[in-house]
Amino acid sequence: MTRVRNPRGHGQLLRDALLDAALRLLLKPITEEPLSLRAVAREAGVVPQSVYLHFADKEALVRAVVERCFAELLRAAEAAAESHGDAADRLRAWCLAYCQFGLAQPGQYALLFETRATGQMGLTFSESPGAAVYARLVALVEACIGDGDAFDAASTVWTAQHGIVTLRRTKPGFPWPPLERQVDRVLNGLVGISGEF
Amino acid sequence: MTRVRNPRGHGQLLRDALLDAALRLLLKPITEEPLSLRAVAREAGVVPQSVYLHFADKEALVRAVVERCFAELLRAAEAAAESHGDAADRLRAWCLAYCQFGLAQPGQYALLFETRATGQMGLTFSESPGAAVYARLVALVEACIGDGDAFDAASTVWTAQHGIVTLRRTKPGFPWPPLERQVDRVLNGLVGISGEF
DNA sequence: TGTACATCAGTGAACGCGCGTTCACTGATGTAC
DNA sequence: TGTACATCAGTGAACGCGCGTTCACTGATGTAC
Repeated sequence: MTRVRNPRGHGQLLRDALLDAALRLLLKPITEEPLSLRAVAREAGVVPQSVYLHFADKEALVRAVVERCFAELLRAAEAAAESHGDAADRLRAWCLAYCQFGLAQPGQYALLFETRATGQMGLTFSESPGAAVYARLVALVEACIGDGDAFDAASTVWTAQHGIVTLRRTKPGFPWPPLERQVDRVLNGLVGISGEF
Repeated sequence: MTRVRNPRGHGQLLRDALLDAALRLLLKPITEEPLSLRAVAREAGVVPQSVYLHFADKEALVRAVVERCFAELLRAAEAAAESHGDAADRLRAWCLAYCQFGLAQPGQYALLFETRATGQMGLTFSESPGAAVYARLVALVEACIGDGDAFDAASTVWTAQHGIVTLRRTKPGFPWPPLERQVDRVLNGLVGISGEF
């Protein structure tokens, strides 16, 4: 390990370097267990023990990575939605961006939604780090169909999108229709939005 | 390892015992990598090397388990569909059974649809062991909406169900609506079937 | 201005664990003579 | 009917690997005197 150490008082730099390394790992083809402490340290150019300088254990490291990933996903989806005025267009853009994030960042998406790393950490749903993402989806659906049914309708939009993303990845040999078409079909069927063409 | 050996000429019994052991393991709470060769051997009450008496390597073992699981899933869904005469009722029963299988057998379902164990074994879709399951879904959808759009419509029904199953498992803290309600909403929106109530 | 010292970032060495896989071996049993 | 032998089911011992984690240590640098 020949590595220039961070200057005194800048120990936090390694913390960030570790998180950056984790995100870099999540870009690569997915392994079963998406993150290992040793792999993160290796990617960061540091010895495994050094992780403990900043995280109590592996779980704490993963939790921190999860928060970063949720923030990235939310930012990407919001950015896409912002560029539209109409409620239906905003919802459509948000959903498309959600799916595209999942397909472009399979490692991050898998960590957020396909492991027990989140959602089973002794938290209720409302205090989980992903609750903000879902709240945003509910608001966008509500703007289209009114508030009566929005929460439930949004939950089925979410599951439908999640299925679209994850099956495309685990079954790459299947003759999938174009992503836009499938998302439009979902929004048309579940929210009554007619897709653009 | 104090185990009564199988009688001469009955070596195949161990092969089945190994597969049974694998299925038993898949009943348990899910670990990341759903099946390890050593865990299967342990569950079968046998030393790890004994697996090689019947399978070339771990991949061959997993492939055999996958085939069994697909057969079980298909049988469960077919049994549910058979008890109805109307095309819409049959589709609804089949889909509900699919989801219920996924929720009741999370280990098996994860092996089939959430790992690269299937679908990425150098096979095209049509020769993959799960193609028969999908073909059945297409036929049921076709009976409801005609043949023009059935393949694509079925693919979105499939992804929607997959999302329903997998998110319920990874996000148990979310306030999910009842399974029937969500499945009905999907079939109503995507196939035009009005759920029973 | 010089020096002793506390603080801090990071490493070396080691632990026990489960993993997939290889090779040599054991010991019971059906079969050929 | 008895016995030698080939076949077969299964194990013992060991390999190198990656994992998470612990404990003692190094060595540079800012700070107090």
